[in-house]
Amino acid sequence: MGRWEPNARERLERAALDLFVEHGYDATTVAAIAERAGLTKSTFFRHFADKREVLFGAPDLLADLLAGAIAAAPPPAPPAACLAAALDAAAAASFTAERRGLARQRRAVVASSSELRERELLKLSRVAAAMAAAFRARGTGDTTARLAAEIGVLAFGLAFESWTEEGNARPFTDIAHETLRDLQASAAALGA
Amino acid sequence: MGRWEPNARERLERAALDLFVEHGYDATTVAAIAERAGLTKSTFFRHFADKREVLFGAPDLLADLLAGAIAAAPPPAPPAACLAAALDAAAAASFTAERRGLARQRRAVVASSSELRERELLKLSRVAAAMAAAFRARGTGDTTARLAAEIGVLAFGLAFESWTEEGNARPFTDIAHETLRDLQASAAALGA
Amino acid sequence: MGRWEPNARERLERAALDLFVEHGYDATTVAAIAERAGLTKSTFFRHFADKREVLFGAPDLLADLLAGAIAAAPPPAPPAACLAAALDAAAAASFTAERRGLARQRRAVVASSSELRERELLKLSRVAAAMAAAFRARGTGDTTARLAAEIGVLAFGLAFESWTEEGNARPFTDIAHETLRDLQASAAALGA
Amino acid sequence: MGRWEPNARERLERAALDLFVEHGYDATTVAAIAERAGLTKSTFFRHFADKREVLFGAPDLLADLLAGAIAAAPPPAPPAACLAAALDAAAAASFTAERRGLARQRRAVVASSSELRERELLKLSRVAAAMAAAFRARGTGDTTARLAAEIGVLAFGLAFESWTEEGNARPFTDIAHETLRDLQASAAALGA
DNA sequence: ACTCTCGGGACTCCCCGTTCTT
DNA sequence: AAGAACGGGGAGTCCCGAGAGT
Repeated sequence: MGRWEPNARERLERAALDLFVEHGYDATTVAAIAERAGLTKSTFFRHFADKREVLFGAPDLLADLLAGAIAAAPPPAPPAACLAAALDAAAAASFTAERRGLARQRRAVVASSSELRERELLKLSRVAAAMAAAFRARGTGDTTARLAAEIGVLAFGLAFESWTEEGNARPFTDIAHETLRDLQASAAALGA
Repeated sequence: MGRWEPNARERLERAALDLFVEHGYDATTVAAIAERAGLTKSTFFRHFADKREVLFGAPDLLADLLAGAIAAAPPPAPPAACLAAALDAAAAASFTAERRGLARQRRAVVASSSELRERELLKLSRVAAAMAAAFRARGTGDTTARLAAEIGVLAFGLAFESWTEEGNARPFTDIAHETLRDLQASAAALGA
Repeated sequence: MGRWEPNARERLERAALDLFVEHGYDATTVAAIAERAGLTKSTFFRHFADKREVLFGAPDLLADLLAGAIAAAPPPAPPAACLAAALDAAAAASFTAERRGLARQRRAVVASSSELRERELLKLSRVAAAMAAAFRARGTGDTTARLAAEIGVLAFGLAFESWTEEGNARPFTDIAHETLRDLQASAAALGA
Repeated sequence: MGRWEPNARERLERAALDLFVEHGYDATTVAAIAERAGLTKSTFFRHFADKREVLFGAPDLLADLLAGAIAAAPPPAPPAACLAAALDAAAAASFTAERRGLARQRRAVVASSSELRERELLKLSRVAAAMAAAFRARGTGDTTARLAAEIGVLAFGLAFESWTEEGNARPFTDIAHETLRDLQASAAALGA
């Protein structure tokens, strides 16, 4: 293809994460990210709609993955079983042991800035919407679909939190299943 | 006090909402809002941390209200009952019939811009955190506390949605209670 | 000719005018024009030096037309007669009844943006320069040549204005001749 | 008033003209102008709407000056006499001998770029509009008013051209009056 | 002829400061 | 508490150009 190094997008993602970890999110300018990647500001914005987006490539894939697993679950499976299957699918694709280090870095950066927290919540709300739609497509009632999606996102969030905890070595699947069981038990007992 | 009109904050909020409705959020500059309110840009930023914040005075109050009601519920009340009390408190304070018009406008504006959706989600996540903390203070287990808080926010969101639906005249309390009952039933049946 | 639709240039011109009328000149991006024409931004810039140029194909032809008519006028004709002949030539070639609608749209767009006004004035100044050169080639003195050219452009501008006026149905030639006569009379009486 | 050097605007104008002369208009970036003036790009754009505008402070004043002189001419004065008075006013205010050097530089820069020519023509068209309005306010008929304004601008342009010609030492007033007389003579003889 | 990707500058706007004043 | 006037600086959008490929 041409006179440029390939993989501009990945280079930008790496450069950004590195700089955010080194100097903090706010203190890092887009120009600096681009420069470290050997590119220019314009190119950055051709690949990412805004500065935050460089950290959020994954959630879009995640939504497809989770929704796909829900759709693929055998018809009689109750919502909880669908969620378990969805979390397994996510674990297999994205939360492998090698990625734990990067995920930890990313999590720390996101936690450091409320601007980034906002974007994360938006992405998660889209994940929830995708899951709810997948549930509705199975014939689940609207309220149950939205609740199940919300619980799925919560389970995912809690599991991700402890998976990226310093010192934790358990695989994502284990943590996620346990979290989901706990949530289901709590859900059943809300009225008591 | 002196030579200025009082209520700068409220005037700015009104001016902003009006302009957002008229020309859209993106097309409205802070300078234009300040001008319509008879103030300057500097003054705008003395009252609101950023352009979006002018639409989000309410959620901060809401968090206190909901958390307070959960704390005030009689000790043996189960989470679901606490949530019902919290939603009643919110209804009485903020979701009266006169405010429905404004709420509708505000909702439409927020829905029109993902920048604003983000901020809304951040506010709601703080509401959820405050509610979870209130539950934990009552001795509720951590997982249950977070789940209950999440369900409370979901109930609130769904109820707000239908309360601001064009043509709906039911009071907020009624809608909220019904929504909450539905969610509780769904929650109990997730595994089946 | 290959795998592309022909007439890229005309398609771009139409798409541009349509979009400018619909959303305004500023709010229309080159990418949007190209997309509507089924082409890409690069292609747009191969056909037009800049975004404004897409509206200004005509004036270049106009300059040749007017200058040609001046050159072709019989030797003893005074400047005013040359101008009349020039305006007739223009009328026959470009200001026919079917084009009035497009001309009206185009005029409205140009009037809406000072960026476009600028470009129009530049084009007209080139028309004036071409006319002045044609006059000088006939032996007209420099000052008279420039003045006559300027008056020709003014006559053209005033006539175009009223030709594109809503509701006006007179043919361009009539309007132009009358305008020219008025200007000549005014010119003769400036000192009185 | 604060911690900054005063006269930001003038410093920017000088820096811009210097750099345009040294390196050319296109090769000079706004950042470079600002830097030479000891300011930033943002500040440049607070003072001038765009990069070109830094060269065009004068024409706005010129319009007021010329229109004012036309308005102030004694009622029975014919258009030609008004124009003469207007050119005298302009000469006294803006075209003094000390300014000839700067004017020459500015003219060379403007002539070097068609982007700048465009802006100049726009400014002149506003000058013409202001003069035409002043004529109409005296009761001059519309066609005569517009023609007289156009001739005024033409006289001004031709006079400015020769005033800034290398080696010319005649004062602006002399040149302008002579130019105006020539134009008037040509105008009277257009039909012959 | 048309596409893709990147470079790079112009320009807008947000947000944050300062100083002095009322 | 508010205003006026000035400035800094980064994010983000768009225009436009260049090189290489189809």
